[in-house]
Amino acid sequence: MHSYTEENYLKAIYKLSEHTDQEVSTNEIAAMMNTKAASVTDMLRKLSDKNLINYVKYQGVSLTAAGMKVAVSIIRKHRLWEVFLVEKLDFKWDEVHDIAEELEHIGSDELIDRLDTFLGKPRRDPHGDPIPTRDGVFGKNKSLPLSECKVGDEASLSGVNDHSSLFLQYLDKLSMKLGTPITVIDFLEYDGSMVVGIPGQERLQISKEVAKNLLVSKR
Amino acid sequence: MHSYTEENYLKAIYKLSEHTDQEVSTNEIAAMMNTKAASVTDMLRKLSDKNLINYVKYQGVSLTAAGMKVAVSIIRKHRLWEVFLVEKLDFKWDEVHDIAEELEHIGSDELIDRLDTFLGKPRRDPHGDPIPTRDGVFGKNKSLPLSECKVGDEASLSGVNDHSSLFLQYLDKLSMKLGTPITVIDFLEYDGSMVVGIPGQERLQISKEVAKNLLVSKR
DNA sequence: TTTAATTTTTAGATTCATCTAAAAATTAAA
DNA sequence: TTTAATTTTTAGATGAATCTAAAAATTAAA
Ligand SMILES: [Mn+2]
Ligand SMILES: [Mn+2]
Ligand SMILES: [Mn+2]
Ligand SMILES: [Mn+2]
Repeated sequence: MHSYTEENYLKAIYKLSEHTDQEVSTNEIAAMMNTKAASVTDMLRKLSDKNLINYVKYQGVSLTAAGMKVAVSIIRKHRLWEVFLVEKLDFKWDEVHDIAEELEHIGSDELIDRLDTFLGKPRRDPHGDPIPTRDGVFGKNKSLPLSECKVGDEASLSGVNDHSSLFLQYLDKLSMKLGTPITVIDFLEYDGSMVVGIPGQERLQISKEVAKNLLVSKR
Repeated sequence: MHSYTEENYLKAIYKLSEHTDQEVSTNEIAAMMNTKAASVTDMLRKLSDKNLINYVKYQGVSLTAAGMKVAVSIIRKHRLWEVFLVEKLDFKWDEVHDIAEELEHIGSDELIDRLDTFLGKPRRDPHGDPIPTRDGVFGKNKSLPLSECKVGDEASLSGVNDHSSLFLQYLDKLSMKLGTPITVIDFLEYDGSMVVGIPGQERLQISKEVAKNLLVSKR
């Protein structure tokens, strides 16, 4: 089996390569894992020996099929546990990530299958991220950052790019949650900020920074 | 915090001293943890330095108040997770121990409090073992081994001493589960075996070995 | 296209949990 | 109460996972 640590490295490499076709660099991994480049290099050799990553010295890494399978299974577990924590134990969406970081390493496949069934085979986690099936298939996600919407667009909140407590609590304060309808009322060329309307609220001023972290699906 | 390994040692020491007032020996711990006496000695020094155990070289160990608190909290978590697995995920009582061995090390207190509430604050786990409260208080357990019952006694199954899959599946085969009424019909002086009656079943022959592992409450 | 800055890897230590083999202490037997 | 058996501890190693500091390779700048 793979150690807790190996699993975390594979997950980090997955996340770093999720939206690019580029190889992942040692420093990127070190930054994401809060560790030193030298430690990363050590682990890369180990993961390479186990055929979980494609690694050429100085050229960065990518996941092999086997490594991808492990990473996706960790993400599946993480997100299913997050659903459990929110839906069954009434945690708030900003409280579950750290606990899921631990739970995602619990081993039994049978456990995850039963948890999946118990939760009604959810397809999204509390942050709108897709939950892969047992075979590693992700549902298609046709969402885009709010920052890419035009004036007049009607959309609804479908996910977030920033999973930090700080950001999620800020959204709570604005009464924005998954599914909230959003209308783009104005766009300020100067600083890239937006004015948006959401039901039962004054119109909101949203900074470019925030708009990039809000994922929406157009209606 | 305490490592996974430290927690397992504390739990082992707890279980070994649960029913005696004696100090626990190095060899006993080594046997329970499937490790070597030398490794145990190393860990005992470490736990002693952290004031989790009272340790005098060659004289055995006992838990300090702090060590007791940790051990009981691990046991609380283990048993609550077992209830979750059986009650919510429909695992059988012989399938949950190993998974709970992993889950018991998940850190968050908030998680356990909420799990406890979600499960309806159960006072017994699927094997009839008491679940301590958050403050470490165990419910009184007035059960005794079936082997100590006399002919004519009426009791009901309230727990087991052997938690192995093999034993629990054997009980399934006999249709014996927690709460099953048991009447002692006969006792064979020769080998200590018993003949008992349970509802809707032929009378059963129970070896002394088995009778010692069945805990009952008299009615 | 040299030189400089950055990134990545190696070298060498450290901490944790484990092991085997040997020494020391305790307990049981003669 | 000596001697023998058993238990426990120490000594010394090993394999993860981590670190710092220094060397090597790559990339960017002059
Ligand atoms: Mn998360
Ligand atoms: Mn999530
Ligand atoms: Mn158990
Ligand atoms: Mn149990």
